[in-house]
Amino acid sequence: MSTSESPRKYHHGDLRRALLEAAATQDPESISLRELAAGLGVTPASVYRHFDSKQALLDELAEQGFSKLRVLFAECFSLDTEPTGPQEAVMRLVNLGEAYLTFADQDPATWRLMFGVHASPYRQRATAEGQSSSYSYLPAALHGIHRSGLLPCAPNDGDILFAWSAIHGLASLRLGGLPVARMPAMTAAGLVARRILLGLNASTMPEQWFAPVN
Amino acid sequence: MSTSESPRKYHHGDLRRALLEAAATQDPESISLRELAAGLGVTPASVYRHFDSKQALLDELAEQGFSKLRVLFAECFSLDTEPTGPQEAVMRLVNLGEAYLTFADQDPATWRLMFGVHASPYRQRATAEGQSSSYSYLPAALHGIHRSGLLPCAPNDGDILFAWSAIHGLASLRLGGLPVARMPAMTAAGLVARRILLGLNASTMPEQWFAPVN
DNA sequence: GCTTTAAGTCAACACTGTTAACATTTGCAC
DNA sequence: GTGCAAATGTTAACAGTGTTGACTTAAAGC
Repeated sequence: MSTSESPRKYHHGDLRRALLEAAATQDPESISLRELAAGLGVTPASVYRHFDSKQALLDELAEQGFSKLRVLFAECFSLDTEPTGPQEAVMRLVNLGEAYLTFADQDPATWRLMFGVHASPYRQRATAEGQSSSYSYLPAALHGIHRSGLLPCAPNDGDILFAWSAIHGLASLRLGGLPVARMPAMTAAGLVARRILLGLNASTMPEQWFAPVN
Repeated sequence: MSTSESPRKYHHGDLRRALLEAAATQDPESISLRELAAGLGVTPASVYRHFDSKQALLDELAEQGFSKLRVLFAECFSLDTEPTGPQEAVMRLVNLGEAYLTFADQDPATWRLMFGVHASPYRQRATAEGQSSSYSYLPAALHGIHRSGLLPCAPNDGDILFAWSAIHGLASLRLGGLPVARMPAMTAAGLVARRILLGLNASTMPEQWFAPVN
């Protein structure tokens, strides 16, 4: 059904991708390999022709999550271009936060795989692809805001850690089901972005820079 | 060995507590009930005389975590007393953050039970004991800072959510093993507390209020 | 066409959480 | 003390899990 209606053959054709897709639609941590295989009309052991273990499958799913997040970040702004002005510089940060929150909202299972308990990729994966790339957008946004004249000092490691903590923590609290945290992602992102910048000693910025566009 | 050296009897005596203690020393999510029971020289099925399920045991462990956290918070300051001045009001927030981070550092397994994936208590537990009590320290600290004159406005829900997000996110990132986040808890707490207050439009505050005492 | 290799099956192993039926100990009423 | 009921343990089993080794089938390369 996924690719074609070929009458079940001995070789599935693209089982690896099919496994990843099927796992992504369910809560990947609570699903069993056997269910997964059965759902695809295939034997449990066949999974091990494509993945060393269940954890390896989950790791790859998490890695796909980092890729998707990087794409979402790339849609916010380009790392190569300079912000057109202070407002756009701020908007970059807000959009980044919104993308982060939206991703967590829409795909909480993957988000947990990425940052959750058994998140081996997150812990120390050297994969420049998965991590360091998506990790470079937040510093870039903050430096852009500094260069646009709103921040008195160039953001240091502590500043960036603080900003990331605030956004990451908000996403965590939302996923935990904290009622007060469940406002629209855009509103929440603006709220937290504004306070982050104030926390970095930003000069005065109009309120409406952080409000959702109506 | 834990209580006395009585020659193994049919009734363990205090199996419930023993189970909780034994589970707390290991990583509770990855341990098995059978191992747990075997370690106590007892049968797997006996666990079900004291807990409805494995999840129920973990829930109780998480609940104990909330209790412990509340105690740590209570050691920071009393909810009934007014801060002696702006500096002590700020110190309350810093100490709260440090307690939060230290707890997560020292007992990451319990922290994950409390705020992690399967954290049913965290999601919507009405237990005033476990949650709402420990949840009331952060708002109290912020209101105290406002009343001491440092904050122009009384903190609203968004402000409190922001503050909690920043601290909670920092703890999460540390547990995830993010290298830059692994400074001493006190230092990290001061760093984030200072930026939180600036984010809430606090007036100027001396740097040394947020620095670890040497 | 033959051989090598990739990709699936089958049957089993060692686990897991959980349950029902049974056994033992404790505590309480009389 | 005796007897009964409740609490707390055991035994044996069930259904389900991830994983592995030996075998089988299909595809690919020369």
